[in-house]
Amino acid sequence: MKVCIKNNDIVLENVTDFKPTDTFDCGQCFRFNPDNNGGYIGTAYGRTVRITQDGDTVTLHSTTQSDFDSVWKKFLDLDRDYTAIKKELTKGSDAVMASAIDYGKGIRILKQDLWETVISFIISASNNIPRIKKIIELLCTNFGTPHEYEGKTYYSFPDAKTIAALNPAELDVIRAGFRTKYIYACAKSVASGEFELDLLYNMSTTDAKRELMKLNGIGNKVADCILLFALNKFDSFPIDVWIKRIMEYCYFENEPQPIPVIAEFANSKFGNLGGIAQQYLFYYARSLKIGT
DNA sequence: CACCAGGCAAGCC
DNA sequence: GGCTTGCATGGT
Repeated sequence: MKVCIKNNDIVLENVTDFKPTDTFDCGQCFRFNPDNNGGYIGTAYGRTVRITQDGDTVTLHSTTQSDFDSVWKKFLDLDRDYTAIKKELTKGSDAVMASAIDYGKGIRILKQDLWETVISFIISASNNIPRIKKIIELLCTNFGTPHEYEGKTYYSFPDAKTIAALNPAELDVIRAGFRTKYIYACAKSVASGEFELDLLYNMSTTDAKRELMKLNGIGNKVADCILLFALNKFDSFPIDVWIKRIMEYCYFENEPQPIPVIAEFANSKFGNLGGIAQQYLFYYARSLKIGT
């Protein structure tokens, strides 16, 4: 991959294994959306960027070398060799995985902000993706910090102190239902320093998961999503209704299985690439509407 | 009307 | 320990 600066854009040449649609619409993030010109635009780490693609050239519009180096390069996981990962996942002639990878060949696992990911996946519990996105946008437009980008106003994801300082009833505007109390308690805990999110970066997957699950509203599945999408612990394999269905459909002759059985099967089959395998499968399962 | 959505916590036994 | 139930809201 070659990085060039052209006017206010960062242009990446010879980019492989990346398509904005696959990466931003595969269900891992909630704040990137298609613009009206075939690109995607979204906000992360308090900054907004518009991303377009032409063949193997990817352009990050109206940004800086500094933001690319400090934010977007890591966020987009551009240093990782996904060609090698795909090869590893399909060895042993797994036809299902081959189809899933072919369908979602442009997926990269983003490295998202930890605090934002914690709250986003607390919101995700027993919810659907359009409404998760709606609730998160309400959270940001109501309590985030505005900035201008290409002539429009965008909002950062509000930090823990901002949410903790609210009167609890003020959070009702986001319409998160029973999840609101978890969001508020989590913000209080993080803002006070009682729960130190930064410590998770230096923990093993198991330890980080145990810590995360001390927070109300974070159970097994939500913890796995946070481990995968913010900490990039690729040995975690989140199992939601879609993954459960496609795993049963593809590997268990469509017979219902307990989640621990699926988890152990995935661990033995995909090992420390489970999280990436999971995301290919999730995106593929939703495209097929398996079980619905 | 019922049922579901990238589940979880609390209450049972 | 494992199993069941209530939970807010919005869409079909």
